[in-house]
Amino acid sequence: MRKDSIIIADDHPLLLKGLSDFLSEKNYNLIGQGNDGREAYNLIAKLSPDIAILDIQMPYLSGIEIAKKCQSNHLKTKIVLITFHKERELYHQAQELNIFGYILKDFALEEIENCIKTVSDGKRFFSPKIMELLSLKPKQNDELDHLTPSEKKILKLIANDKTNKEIASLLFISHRTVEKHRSNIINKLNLEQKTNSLLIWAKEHQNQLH
Amino acid sequence: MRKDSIIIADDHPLLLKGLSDFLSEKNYNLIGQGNDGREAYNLIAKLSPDIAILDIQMPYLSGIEIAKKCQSNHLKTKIVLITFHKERELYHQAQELNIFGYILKDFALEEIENCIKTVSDGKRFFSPKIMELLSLKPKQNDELDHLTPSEKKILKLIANDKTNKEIASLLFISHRTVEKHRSNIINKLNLEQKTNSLLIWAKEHQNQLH
DNA sequence: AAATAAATACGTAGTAACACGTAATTTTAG
DNA sequence: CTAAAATTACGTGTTACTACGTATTTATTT
Repeated sequence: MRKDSIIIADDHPLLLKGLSDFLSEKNYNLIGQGNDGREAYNLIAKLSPDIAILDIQMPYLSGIEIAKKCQSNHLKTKIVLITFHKERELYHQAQELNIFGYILKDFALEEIENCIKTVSDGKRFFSPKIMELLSLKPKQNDELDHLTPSEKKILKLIANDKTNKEIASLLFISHRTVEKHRSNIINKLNLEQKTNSLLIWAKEHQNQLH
Repeated sequence: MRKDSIIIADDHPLLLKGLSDFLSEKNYNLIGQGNDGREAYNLIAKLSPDIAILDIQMPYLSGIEIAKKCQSNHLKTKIVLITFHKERELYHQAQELNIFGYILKDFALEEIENCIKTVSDGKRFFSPKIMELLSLKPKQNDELDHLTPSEKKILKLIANDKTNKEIASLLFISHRTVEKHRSNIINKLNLEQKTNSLLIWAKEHQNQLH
């Protein structure tokens, strides 16, 4: 049984060692490892492995940026990302990029084997655990989905400390229009009528405003 | 040379494996490992190792909670925490608890050896990297120290989404007084004159308002 | 006891945000 | 092509926050 060639990269030495040792012990065909995004991409370009297991956050290049670069350069390496938080965005990006799965920090080692096996077969791997978490959260984002593109854009700018007038000149519209948008957003989000409730909401949900 | 006995615990299998393999290879006296806080504490109680290297965030018991429990039960095991973010709080807690050092996720493996060696000698280990980060930030907190107790209290309430009038009735003072305090705070913090700059500042520095 | 700092409070005035309504224009979708 | 949705814009009025000055009453400190 010929095993797929694999490279790995992570900027956390301990994690890299854990993964490296694990793959070696299990006799995977580990052909390279890197400590940051740049090294990882170079390894992929040079060795064109079947699978690259990459940390999502690395210096110079993130795992996602590497995935994008691979795609635009028509590299067929299948990307598996390691992440410490369950990020729903990944699931969506996975469809567009060559991201075939992701490994959560608290995965059992067997699950990692499952992941590699599935990806090796050319299928995408998203564990039940992740799917569960992905289907739990959308309740909050429902509200966000009701917003129109303009409203979302304005919400983002509010979260970035912009005043109405600043937003207005950034978007080349009247500041009165921005006010109207704010008003509509407040209605759609069902915010309590209180001063600055929108700013507060925007600040607290900034991370969900991708 | 007799090496100190060590136990380790982490709920991230990969990291646990990395650390475990590393210590074994380097011939440290690794006598046990656990997958969560409860297991970790039981190991400490049963084996009373010289050193326990613990993840800071684990199910059931956090690394810090374990340190506290050890202290109240007069267990002399020296605690080293593994953390993914540089947390300044740790440095202060280390003084009170039996926390002898901490390992950052992006530590090189040599630095981990340094840490264990230092702790083994009964000294506390805080790497230059950490001290640097700890000494860089207080500049911001300097400003906070200029604030009077009342001003800090009000700042906290602002960060908790309270309006002037709400703050006023909470503190049994006039809302005009609150306004004056706000004004003074803005001056002391040198905030740019922009709508809601104080609220924005309070939101962004909420964590520093202990 | 005197000086200093902090907390309290108000006057006046300007700006930003919010509420609610109306309405024209443009885009999108069926 | 037509209906619906989204974007644009304004009128009018209210409330909250901000700026700056003044001033009295409490602590705190020397």
